[in-house]
Amino acid sequence: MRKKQGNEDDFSDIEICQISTIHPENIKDVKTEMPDDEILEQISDLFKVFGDFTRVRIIFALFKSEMCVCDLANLLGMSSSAISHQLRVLKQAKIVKFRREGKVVYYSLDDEHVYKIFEQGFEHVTEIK
Amino acid sequence: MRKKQGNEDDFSDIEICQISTIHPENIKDVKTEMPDDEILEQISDLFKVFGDFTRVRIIFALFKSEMCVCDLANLLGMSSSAISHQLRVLKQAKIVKFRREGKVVYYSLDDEHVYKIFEQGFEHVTEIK
DNA sequence: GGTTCAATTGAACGAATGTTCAATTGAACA
DNA sequence: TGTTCAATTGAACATTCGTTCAATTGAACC
Repeated sequence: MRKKQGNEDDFSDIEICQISTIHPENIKDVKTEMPDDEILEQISDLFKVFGDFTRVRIIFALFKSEMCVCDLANLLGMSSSAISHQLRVLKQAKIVKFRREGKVVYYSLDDEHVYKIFEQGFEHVTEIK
Repeated sequence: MRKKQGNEDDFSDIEICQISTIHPENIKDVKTEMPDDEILEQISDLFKVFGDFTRVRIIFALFKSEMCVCDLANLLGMSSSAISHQLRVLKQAKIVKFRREGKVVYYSLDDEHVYKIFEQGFEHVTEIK
């Protein structure tokens, strides 16, 4: 849950602009068309999960095949503790699922949208502008 | 640019797993199929930009129409300074473009992928699982 | 029951991040 | 040139975040 900052929902002492708004009717229109804050917060939380180099590498690895913590640690050159912490973040966001086989835990992707999101992200950064 | 942490590229003193790897051949395969770290870093940097409540609200507002800093500040109930700082982040990431008209600066979206990415993000968080 | 070892967990630490506040820039207009 | 005001900028501050380290869990095997 996002923490409220300052006094949002109480515009009284925030200096925004000297005239109250420049295009009041447009603001009103846009406001009614925007998704609820709850949805917008869930979306930013989702992208926050994708906004880390280690987690992005884990996700790209899991696009190729399911992997255990130990193999991911070796692949990325990091401690299994660090990997495990990040897998917990991905698990909580419902991005990955896991299955246990003896002492080894295998992780794999658990969402159809992830691939499409990263496909567009990949195109954005590789496209020549 | 991402800052190197600890000694990556020097696995010698990192305890990863007791046996060097569990599935060495699979790791090798995945490694050769992964995009370069540079690309993966650019992708995580892109999603980092999307991983903030304020910036997500700005982007959704700009899906509806171009807006000036003052109107965005009013719409979101924040100071124009805070909005301006976030617009700079979006500008640097080539997500928004702007045009000046007298004293007023209008911002609008500047990337075809953004809509598709947010469309998938929206579906992910609104879908009943 | 004891050992092994992959995986998890919690505390601690340093780095990165978003907003506030105050000062400044820049365009329009008298 | 001086004023107005939307927008920008930089420093400061609190919060968030990712890794490390040490300790613990849990399944397999003797």
